[in-house]
Amino acid sequence: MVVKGIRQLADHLDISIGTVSRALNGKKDVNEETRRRVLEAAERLGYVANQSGRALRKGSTGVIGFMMQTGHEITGQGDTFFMSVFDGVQTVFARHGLDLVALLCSSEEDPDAYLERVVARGFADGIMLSATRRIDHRFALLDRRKIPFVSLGRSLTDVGQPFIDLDFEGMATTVMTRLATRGHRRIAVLRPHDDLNLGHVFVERCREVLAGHGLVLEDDLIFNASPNEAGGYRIGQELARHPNRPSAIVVLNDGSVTGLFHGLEAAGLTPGKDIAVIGLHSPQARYLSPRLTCFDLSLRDLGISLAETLLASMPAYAALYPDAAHRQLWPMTLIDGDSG
Amino acid sequence: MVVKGIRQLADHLDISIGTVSRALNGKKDVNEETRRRVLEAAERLGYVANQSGRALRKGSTGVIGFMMQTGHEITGQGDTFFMSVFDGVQTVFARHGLDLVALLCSSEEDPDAYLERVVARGFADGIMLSATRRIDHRFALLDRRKIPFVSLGRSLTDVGQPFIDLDFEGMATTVMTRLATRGHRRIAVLRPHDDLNLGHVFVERCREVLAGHGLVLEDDLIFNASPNEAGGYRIGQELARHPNRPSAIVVLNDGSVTGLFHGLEAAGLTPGKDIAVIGLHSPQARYLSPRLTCFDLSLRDLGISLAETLLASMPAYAALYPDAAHRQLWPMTLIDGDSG
DNA sequence: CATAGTATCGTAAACGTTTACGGAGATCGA
DNA sequence: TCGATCTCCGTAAACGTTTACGATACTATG
Repeated sequence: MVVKGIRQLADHLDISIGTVSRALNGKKDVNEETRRRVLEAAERLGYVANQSGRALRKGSTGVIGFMMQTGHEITGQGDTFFMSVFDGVQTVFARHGLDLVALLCSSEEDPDAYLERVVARGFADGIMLSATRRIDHRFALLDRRKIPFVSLGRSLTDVGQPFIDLDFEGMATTVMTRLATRGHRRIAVLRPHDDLNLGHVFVERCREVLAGHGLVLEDDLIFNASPNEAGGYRIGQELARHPNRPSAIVVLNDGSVTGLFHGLEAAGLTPGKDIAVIGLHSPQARYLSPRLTCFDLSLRDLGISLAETLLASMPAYAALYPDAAHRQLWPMTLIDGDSG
Repeated sequence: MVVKGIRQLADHLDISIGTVSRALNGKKDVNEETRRRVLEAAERLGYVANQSGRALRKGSTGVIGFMMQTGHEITGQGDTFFMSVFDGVQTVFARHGLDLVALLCSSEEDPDAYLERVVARGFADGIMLSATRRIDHRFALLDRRKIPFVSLGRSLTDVGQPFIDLDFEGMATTVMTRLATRGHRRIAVLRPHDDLNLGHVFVERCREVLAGHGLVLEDDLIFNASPNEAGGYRIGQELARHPNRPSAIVVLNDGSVTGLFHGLEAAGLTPGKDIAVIGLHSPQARYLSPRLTCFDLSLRDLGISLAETLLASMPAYAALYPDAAHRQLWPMTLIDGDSG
């Protein structure tokens, strides 16, 4: 038998619904013996408080939404990227009974409209944004609705909300210094779609660092490609027949580096020998041959920080995370490989 | 300015909340002029009906949950797998105003308990299950709760619910016949974790088909591995030093085939030459060298079918999908490559 | 014994919707 | 002109919780 509402459960126990509710929610004004009875009966009869009723009354849902877009041509990052982040996020949320769900925006729907719709409905108590664009209306939208949110990535259309972003500045400094001091003079960058913010931050810093070595980042060596296998492959081919081929390339997207390897190889070039390749860490990275020189991201820890940062901006939890970083650049450490 | 509830919106327009609600929901008992006014005001003031209130009253949420587990060691499939399926699912759901969300079960929580918790709460009107296990209590659980659901994959603990599963029987027939007639006599299979159902179905049929050719599928040539890069790599190494190495291997998981290639290569074996490799299609498949011989899955179409199948089992939508397949094996077509 | 305090519980309001019901005008047909 | 029908709208109940408030019984204290 399975019980429908708190009313049925209360009738079954011959006590009032108020007491049942208090017993289930761990409130103090309830005899320990009756609490035991209530909990036992709830367990036995499979009662779980209805989400809508509870949310309506409490004004909060206990759900945090992580927005992502379906249609892999757009997102492209390996599932391991997000899955690792989620894993970290959830270890924090579990402590507070919060549930993480992925809000899947169809590739056929406008992301801004989607977010407005789902957020205005009061679906989630907080939002996590990713794939932040250079000009991204979602920030203002969430700000207007006064929904706590954190973004995984920066944007020019910032509204002062908390964020965590990979430290592309630090990465640019490290990688460009390394390549320049190793004698590379023509260095390429492969970055995802131009609307995304991350590529711009990176390239800008690269220019500064290279300038310090008397080098420039040439415009025709900045490649954009879909952040997936196909995109990487295409650039590999393109590099092979490039009029003045670079001696190194830095790849910002983990999803396209294997494609790049294969594209290069198909064109007769050997990564790490004919052209140095440096990328971001992914599960594939250390199984490529040659082993990819890449930046470790510690994604699970990033997820933990992301969750703490969000909670710190939610009134109900802020006190528990007094020293969570508000806006943070996530450091990446270089792992030596054989590719550059 | 942003408006909070239907009450505020109604006051603002000097009409009753009943009329406002009817206007917004497209009911007939409302003057076209006032409907226009209501819609305009709602748009301008950013009003969207509260999810909890609406769900509480209507008894349905308009949300369909797709359950998946975080922690990539377990799932492993490329995000492209699910993202493609989602894309198809959403094109169907969009027609009915249904939203698809991914229910993310932490690797630290028991999947059964998680599902019970979130489903009993009435969070979603319907559920999609994936990564179905041989013995999977989620089926009985959803059945007990009378929640419409469909599974992407079969299970021994079936409860007669609709499902779509890849046609591993058909695949086994095709691939084993092909390999046997090409002279392979020692054929290996790489399948994911033993708890999952799919590997068993496949292997069983393989045995039957091979028997027809006077061959056997030897036990020490059935490999289990995590469905990811690392798992594939490990098996590649293992194959290389196997006492009686097979001349072909069929890989059931798209996430581990690149790892397998690299593992083989690192051990000095060339896929497609020293050992034939046949797998499932993935974005990487056609960029590998040699190009992978693989089975196309048409995942977006699968998603469409999956959605239609679920809707056909929901009373509110069943009439719209009179001839949706109830339990379906999804055909896969072989794409010739250079790997086997 | 009287009173204050405490432990435990029931009652009812409130959260924001949707919708069944009925009522007020307007229109129409005879 | 008068009922009948139709159009449009307001009222109020209901969905399942949580929680403020008050009531009751019991304990402690003098």
